[in-house]
Amino acid sequence: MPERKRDVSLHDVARLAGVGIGTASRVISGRGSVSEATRRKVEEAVSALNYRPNSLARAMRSDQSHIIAFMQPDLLNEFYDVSADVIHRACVAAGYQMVITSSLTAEEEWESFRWLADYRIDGIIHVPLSPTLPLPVTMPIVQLNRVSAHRPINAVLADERGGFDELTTYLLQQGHRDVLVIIGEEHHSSTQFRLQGVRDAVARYQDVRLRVSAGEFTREWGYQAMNVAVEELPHAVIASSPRIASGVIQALNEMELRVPEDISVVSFDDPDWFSFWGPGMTTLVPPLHDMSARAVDWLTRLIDGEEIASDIVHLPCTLRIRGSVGNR
Amino acid sequence: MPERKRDVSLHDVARLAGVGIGTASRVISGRGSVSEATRRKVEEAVSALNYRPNSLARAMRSDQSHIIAFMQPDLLNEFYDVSADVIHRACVAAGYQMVITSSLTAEEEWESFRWLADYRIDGIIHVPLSPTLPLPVTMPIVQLNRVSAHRPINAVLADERGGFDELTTYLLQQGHRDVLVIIGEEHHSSTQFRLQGVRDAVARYQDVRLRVSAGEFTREWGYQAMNVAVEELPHAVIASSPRIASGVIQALNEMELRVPEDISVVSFDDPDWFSFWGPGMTTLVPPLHDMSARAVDWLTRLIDGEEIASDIVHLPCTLRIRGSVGNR
DNA sequence: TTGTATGCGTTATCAC
DNA sequence: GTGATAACGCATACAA
Repeated sequence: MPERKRDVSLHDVARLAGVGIGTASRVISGRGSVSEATRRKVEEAVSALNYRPNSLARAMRSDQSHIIAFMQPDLLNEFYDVSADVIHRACVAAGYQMVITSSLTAEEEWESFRWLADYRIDGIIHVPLSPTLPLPVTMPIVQLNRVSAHRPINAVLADERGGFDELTTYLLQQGHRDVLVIIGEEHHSSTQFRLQGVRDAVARYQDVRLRVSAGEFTREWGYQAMNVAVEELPHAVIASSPRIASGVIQALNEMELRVPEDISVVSFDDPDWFSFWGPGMTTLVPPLHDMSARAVDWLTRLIDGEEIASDIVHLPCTLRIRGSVGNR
Repeated sequence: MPERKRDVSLHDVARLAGVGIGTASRVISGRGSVSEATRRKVEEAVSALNYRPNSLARAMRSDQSHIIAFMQPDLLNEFYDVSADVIHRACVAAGYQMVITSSLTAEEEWESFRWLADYRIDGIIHVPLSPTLPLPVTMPIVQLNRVSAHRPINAVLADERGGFDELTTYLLQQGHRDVLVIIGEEHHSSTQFRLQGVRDAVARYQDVRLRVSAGEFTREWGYQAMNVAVEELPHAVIASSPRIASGVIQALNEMELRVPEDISVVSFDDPDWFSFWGPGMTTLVPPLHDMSARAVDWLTRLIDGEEIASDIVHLPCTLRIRGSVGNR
């Protein structure tokens, strides 16, 4: 075992400055009062020794890590990139460091909670993977984009139900009466909301044929679902995620079906390529910026000890109309 | 100030189990030997009290955090998503937790190093933002995808020079003699490599016109550069990143120029949409998986104290041919 | 094998 | 204002 190289500690600083360790601590942490003369002496010692406080010791003593974790299920999903970016900026602005963690499975998700707690992380912004996972009560948590079954809970969501209602209504207004909606895992809270929104809209019209294909939020599933639906070509298809949309497009390409002449397509979220793919993708855009900013604000208040009632907040989506929907 | 709620500590476990604190520690950390009987007693106490070791105290004592940080410059850039994912999986497999951090500016990058060091993170996989930033010597670092000027250094890079040579050669073989290459920030090490590769290829042919537009790795820049180049339409354009490519495509769309009939386009990296955009994007694909896996392997060895000579490793890219290049 | 005591680097409490 | 001193929770050397 390699001998531990002792750090430069407060002890060393105090000794070089010729003061007590308590005084040195007061200068560095900024709490308590010290005379201007000693303050300068200590500060000189600090820079002479290149001293840096040990955050582990600090966090242990003060029970504050000044770290917020963004816990997300899938690093490969660009959907969360903008959330991560916004959260990061907001955290920095609020004086926190931000780290991202990921969990591929429910077990890993649980494991993540454990180790974040073990490191006394100040709080977590959490995109739940498993809807039924019990949540640790020892630290502040705000859920983002999806909400688990656990109650009480704090969560910031997009109003997907309202949004999908609007999106579907738009389709119906353009005269489409045979619509296929392709969704992902049914146990996700958001899947339920989206489907409900579609149904809300359909219920207001007569003679609408609605087909629902539930599977995964993957390109493969979009491709597959589109392929089986093609026998009776729907007027319009609602791809409930960009990945699903890409599968749909791939299928349509192969069958040489044209958008929007032969079939209309709409989606959810707004990756770059939606704007320059073919006719442009008409899509429902969740307010990722607002959601993320709000989550951080909420979480930092919680950390500061504010008494806030648990709540689930829904923020409105925006319908972005481009060229992928035709008229009938 | 809220009174601190004391954690369940080793002390409590030892007391309940009726053993010394040292013994309890030995059971939990797994080091040293204990009799089967006491081991069970301690383990019972652990689960009875729901005890969890405090990682801060542990890390402080043992100088090991079991955490690896992936430090990247831009959370919005999907390029790093797959690296993050691979690194994450590799870290978990190697018994580490992985966190992602980001720094928007050189100052923040420096700041990140500081606080990661202050928390005694075990090691860092680092995508440098500022090429000239001095690196901390107190912890193991392996750079990924880009390399800073600091020496000695450990870095895993794509062989972008060789790759762009191959990519350009392909273009030339198809008969293109007027090529425009659009690149990003010139001070990035990778920009230099890519440009060099293009020049290597061009040097082997006669009568090639080569235009270079250096700007940013953004969609806007791709759009802009394409717009100015259009006055003398090049045979082929090399967009050195997907974002630049998307700008190029946007410009081409607006001018109603067709790929590959009117102009050929190639790029670097391989986001999903490259495969289903128009004719499909012919592109040079860096070995992100191998690079990331290699970086983790390297870093964990470093952490384990293996004496490895500093080195810069270049891994070969793959040319993925689709439909965006025509014949002349 | 087991228990005690010491130290890791802080912050907080308390006399002075 | 200042300087000892006691925690924080754990690991380890050492004595038993």
